[in-house]
Amino acid sequence: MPTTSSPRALGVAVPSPLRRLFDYRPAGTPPPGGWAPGLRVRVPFGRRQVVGVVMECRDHSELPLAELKPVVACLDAAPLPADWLWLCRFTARYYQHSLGDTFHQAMPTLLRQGRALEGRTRERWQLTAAGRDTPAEALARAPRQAELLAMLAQHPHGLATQAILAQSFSREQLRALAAKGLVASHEEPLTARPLPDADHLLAEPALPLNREQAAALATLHERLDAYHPCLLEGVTGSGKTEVYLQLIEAVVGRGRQALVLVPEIGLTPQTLARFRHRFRVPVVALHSGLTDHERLDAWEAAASGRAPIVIGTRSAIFTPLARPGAIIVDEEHDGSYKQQDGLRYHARDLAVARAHHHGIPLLLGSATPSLESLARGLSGEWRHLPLTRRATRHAPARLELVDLRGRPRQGGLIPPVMEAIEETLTAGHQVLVFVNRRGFAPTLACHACGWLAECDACDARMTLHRQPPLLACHHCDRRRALPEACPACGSIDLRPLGSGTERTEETLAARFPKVPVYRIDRDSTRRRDAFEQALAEVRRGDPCLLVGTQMLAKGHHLPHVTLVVVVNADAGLYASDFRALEQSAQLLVQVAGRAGRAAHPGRVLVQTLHPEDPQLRLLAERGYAALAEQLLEERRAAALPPFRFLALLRLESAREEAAGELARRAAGALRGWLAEHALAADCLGPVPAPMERRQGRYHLQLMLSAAKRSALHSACAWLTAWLEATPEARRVRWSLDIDPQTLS
DNA sequence: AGCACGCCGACT
DNA sequence: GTCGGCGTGCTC
Repeated sequence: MPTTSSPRALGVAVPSPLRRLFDYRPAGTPPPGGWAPGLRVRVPFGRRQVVGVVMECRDHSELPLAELKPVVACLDAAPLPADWLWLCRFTARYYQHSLGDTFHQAMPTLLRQGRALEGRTRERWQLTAAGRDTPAEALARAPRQAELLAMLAQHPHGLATQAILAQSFSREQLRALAAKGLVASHEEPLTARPLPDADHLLAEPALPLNREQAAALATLHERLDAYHPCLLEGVTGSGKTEVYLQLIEAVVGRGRQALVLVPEIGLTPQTLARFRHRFRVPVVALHSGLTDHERLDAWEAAASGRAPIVIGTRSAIFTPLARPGAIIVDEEHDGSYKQQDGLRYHARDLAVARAHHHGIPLLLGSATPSLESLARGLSGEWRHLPLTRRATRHAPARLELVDLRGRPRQGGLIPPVMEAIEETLTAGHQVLVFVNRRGFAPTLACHACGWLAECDACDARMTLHRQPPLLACHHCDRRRALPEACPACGSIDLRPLGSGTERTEETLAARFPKVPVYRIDRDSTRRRDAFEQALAEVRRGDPCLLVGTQMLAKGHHLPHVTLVVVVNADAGLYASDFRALEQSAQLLVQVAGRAGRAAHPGRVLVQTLHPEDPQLRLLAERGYAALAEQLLEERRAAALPPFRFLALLRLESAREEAAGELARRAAGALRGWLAEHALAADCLGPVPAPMERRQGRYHLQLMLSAAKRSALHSACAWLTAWLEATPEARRVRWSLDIDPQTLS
């Protein structure tokens, strides 16, 4: 592709699902370095203007040059960061997504709105002369303002607004001091301040490592300048984070940057505090609470190299880095790394690609590694670094299987389990009860005729809620008032079927009236800080009961919990999805990891209707690693990932026949093409999706599989091209999911 | 995806 | 008589 300094046509990636570039005529003031790939441009597109990215500078176009629309404006003085451009192109190609759309999603909001990246400034606050002469005691009626004044007095060069807000002062307090003439601010350019040298990086000393941690770190140190993928498999409490911290120390000490990915639920103030307290350098966190401005600042700080440490959830993988030094993915098995709509990328897999591209270490940590990562660890493709010892004295709690069959249940709990709860509370400890369903009960049933409350729009039961009382579908937004009588037979004998978090909470509150019961699920924690507040109460250590869903299972340190109860282990274990068992086992182990982290060993009671199930017993008796090894063998025999690669074409339409007809034609066309090109890839289906009707629409899918990624990629590329060229496909909504996490 | 154009039903 | 329902077509 010829790149001239004054090209006659620009190939631009525009934010649209169309998988091609659009050509424009260069116009307006060209940037200082001339037209080049990677520059953002504002261009007319249809009847509106959009922000696109120049990809090609050419002298020719498929269209007559005179018909090209001119660029409205170039928005950048220099191309966007090269590593970011590379990652977006890789992502678009790998996931068969439109490049323009990929750029759009990977960019901070302000950049996609066309905001300039250059010439940004930061507000710095200092005491005025009056402020220096004012003793903090003079502000006796405004204690926080007094503290803020005292803090600023400690920093003669001033503090940036962000640093002040990070100390949990508010803009109002700043404004109040400014109004009194005690402080003033000025704008300063964003330039890097020199980082402390390697000997003065740490604000607090590193913790001593045990033998396994030290061995893991030594392995990482062997190759800090090359692609070096390592799987750190460590049980809860074995000190994975300390290994991360010391790897970061080495990376930052060499003047490089570290990017840390954490699961959605893991980016808590405690996690951040652990990183911030350790280092004397800025730790930039990318979380959902940032304003658009803060997000752009963080992006720019990472891209310029001012931020040595960047921590964020899934989308943080798209943070540009000036001097990449290592990528760390914590809890690498976590499902939240996979985006489940639109551009369905997996941040962990992109981290692998990115570390490879940069030639830097990649550290994936988990107590329960995904089978994908485990297979690479066991085969020697990746270094496998086990941490088997808990930093605390006792061994991890064992899972005890409890037979549910033929026993009366109260709120889902059987008498012996209830007694164990009582004993634990009496001993002054805390109990965690894990229920995998929100609401009061999974559904409402008529005992006279067997009617079940079903959703009109989905092939699903409606969940019974009590606070407020209604029937809600968890797959769409439909809600219904509770019927007084059975809509089918008129009987008034309607009863809740099964137990959800609300019912278990109610039962436990009635049974243990003197002990507080905290319910933690999406319904109870909708208020921003309700979750953190409940956790703070729990950390004080008084006896209490915690009832919750997955939200509770992951990451939170609950040192006073010594009994964990899993109300029903079966729901996940017997789902049809081929990953169901892997994911349930990971969840059970995570839940069990909550028990007994303090001075007391923990117990984990797992209620099940299948206590003899060989795989459940394997997990309980020999642990995750043993089960995972067996599951890997099953996957190999069944030709499933990680031994084969999958892609899923999902089709949905309000009219069943439209989606079905298109799916059959697509399958036929694809099979023909595969045969013609002797390509070793299979096409299965079309089959109805596990829940065929959802939100009133019909869902079908085609499954593609291949032993080689290249074959799968070719098949997917051909299929998307076919769909884009087929007029009937425009009336059906379709999307391609590469490496699907679930088949639903 | 947006955003238009275009042709049929229930409202002022 | 119009406001607006969403089917169909296009975006350099």
